[in-house]
Amino acid sequence: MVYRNASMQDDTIRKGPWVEEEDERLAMFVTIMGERRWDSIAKASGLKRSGKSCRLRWMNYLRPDLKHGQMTIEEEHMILQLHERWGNKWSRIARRLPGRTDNEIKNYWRTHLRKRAQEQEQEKVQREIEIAMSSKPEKTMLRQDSDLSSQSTTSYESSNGSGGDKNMTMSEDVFIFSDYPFTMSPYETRLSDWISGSSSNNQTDTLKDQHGSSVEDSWFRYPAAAGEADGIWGNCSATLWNW
DNA sequence: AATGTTGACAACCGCTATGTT
DNA sequence: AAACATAGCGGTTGTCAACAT
Repeated sequence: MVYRNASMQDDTIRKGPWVEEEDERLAMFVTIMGERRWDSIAKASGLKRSGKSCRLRWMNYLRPDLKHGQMTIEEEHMILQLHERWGNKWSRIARRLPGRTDNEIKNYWRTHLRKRAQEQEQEKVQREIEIAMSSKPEKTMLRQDSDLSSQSTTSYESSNGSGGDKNMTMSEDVFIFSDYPFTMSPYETRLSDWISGSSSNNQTDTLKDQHGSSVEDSWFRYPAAAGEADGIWGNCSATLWNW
């Protein structure tokens, strides 16, 4: 990518880092025109930026309700937990962390937490292997029955880049997912998407997007952030198989 | 001191979903 | 219903500074 020099004076759309003057100008016009019609804001302000770029700058940096400091331990913990559940659903995670943006969380995850998560996962796998080696082989199978077979037998490509397939084992009539904290989430994501798609009442999704976590919670209730233990699968075992 | 590597962050891109005309 | 505009999302890349060799 070739960033144009910030001081360049021409009529082409500028890219690259914003300068203070641009920020002030953008903030002023957003105050006047509101947080919408970004193309109009870009034009009206005279900034040689795309509407998209203006929106991003405002959302990720200029919004007055943003926190700019370091992540706290609590926030870090929250990100780990939510990523464990939802995978790379950064905007969804960001909604639970007031003042933080999806971009910020995404970057923070990649630079601070991903490595740690991978190490934890590796340790866990190692432990499970050791346990498996020292005990009798467990009855392990994938659910193949009727309407769920296509989902349950579908391996997925990890969206968080870890590339691993979810290991699923089933005991009696309930799935037990190996508790790999950081490869679980993409499957959760797809499964919840699939469930949403299967729902005869698609309004649920619409409402979820428009109103944030409240409706989402009523549909796919997760326990409160701290100390939750069973999460999604507790509900799944109770409700999904009675679909 | 020069060069290479890594981490952190900002910004861009492509794509999809949603809203409007 | 279709076309277009706008907003939003997630992945990727560029820049810069700090650190290592």
